[in-house]
Amino acid sequence: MVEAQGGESLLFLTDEQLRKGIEAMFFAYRGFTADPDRILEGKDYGRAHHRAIHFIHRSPGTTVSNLLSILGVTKQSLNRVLRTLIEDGLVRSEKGKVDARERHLHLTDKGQMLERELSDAQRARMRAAYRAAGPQAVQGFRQVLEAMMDPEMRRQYNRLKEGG
Amino acid sequence: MVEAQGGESLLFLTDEQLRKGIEAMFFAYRGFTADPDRILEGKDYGRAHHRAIHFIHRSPGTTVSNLLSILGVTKQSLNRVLRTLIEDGLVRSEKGKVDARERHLHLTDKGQMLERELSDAQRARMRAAYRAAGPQAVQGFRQVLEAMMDPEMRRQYNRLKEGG
DNA sequence: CTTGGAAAGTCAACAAGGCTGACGTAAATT
DNA sequence: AATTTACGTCAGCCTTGTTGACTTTCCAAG
Repeated sequence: MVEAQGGESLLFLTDEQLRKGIEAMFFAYRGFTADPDRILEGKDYGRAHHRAIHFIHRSPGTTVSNLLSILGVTKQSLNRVLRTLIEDGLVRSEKGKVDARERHLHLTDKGQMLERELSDAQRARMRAAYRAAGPQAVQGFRQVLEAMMDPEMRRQYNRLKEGG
Repeated sequence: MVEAQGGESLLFLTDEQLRKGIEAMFFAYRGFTADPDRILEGKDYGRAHHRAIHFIHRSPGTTVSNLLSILGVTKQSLNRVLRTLIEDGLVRSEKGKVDARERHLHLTDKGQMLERELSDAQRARMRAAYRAAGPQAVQGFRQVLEAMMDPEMRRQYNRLKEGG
């Protein structure tokens, strides 16, 4: 637990405090991905598939290039993942009506089911953490994370927030 | 920014709130690793080397198996990384005096220099985020992250905290 | 003193998921 | 008509994870 500190305004930026934050991020991210990883192992999918599924769910009808900019990978990398998801019938890709070069991505019912399974697990952990820490802590958590993002990523994050 | 919400105690566990937290983790982790990744690219090292260097610096004289349990990878995976660091003269490995099967790991001066460069960059980002969010937020940040860890990882994390 | 097992290291093979570069096609834009 | 954009794909490479098999070293218990 994080103890209340005397003289916080002077002490909270010590190297030791910063290092603890760095290590907290490292260990917490492991927990953050642990449940989906467990679900996906044996299903022939990995973290990359999870990310694609998450953001397609989040922004149904999104285009490939939009997804590319959110995920920050190359189109070859994304394509490999997307292809298997489409072949397996989890994702539907349809030509744009206004611009036929674009492909609009949706989860199929089967895709929705997997998304549900994954996000249920991930939300359960997040819910437990939120509950343990309390509303005040949650607000601080989000503030620090937002401040830690690259500006471009913060833009993406906020665009998703509004849409959601 | 996270706005103050009315009725927080009821609303902070909505699926939408949880999803925002999930996405915040995703985007923030990218920022978290961005600076070290940039420094390491072209140096022939990667994130795995960074992690090894970080925890050897943090716990000088730690053994290989201790490092394995912290990093959560196989010994073959760690060994590949460790070998190059030792060959390149960043890490020193010495037989244990009490138990000669163990190898105790230390950073060399050269290793310290790289560690400094990496952690300076990472701390700078963390410092900026902390500064932007304020001491109250930092406490919440750490509370939520700790609650998100697997119990085993939380144990590791707290062992490091005490030692540091 | 011998033996069992732990700690460490190594070899080989493989997979996921990043990357670059090159190329092709269809559609939109200029 | 020419160029640009969005997407897909082939080929090859790298890092970092995995399993399995095996050896060496060494402590400790029988």
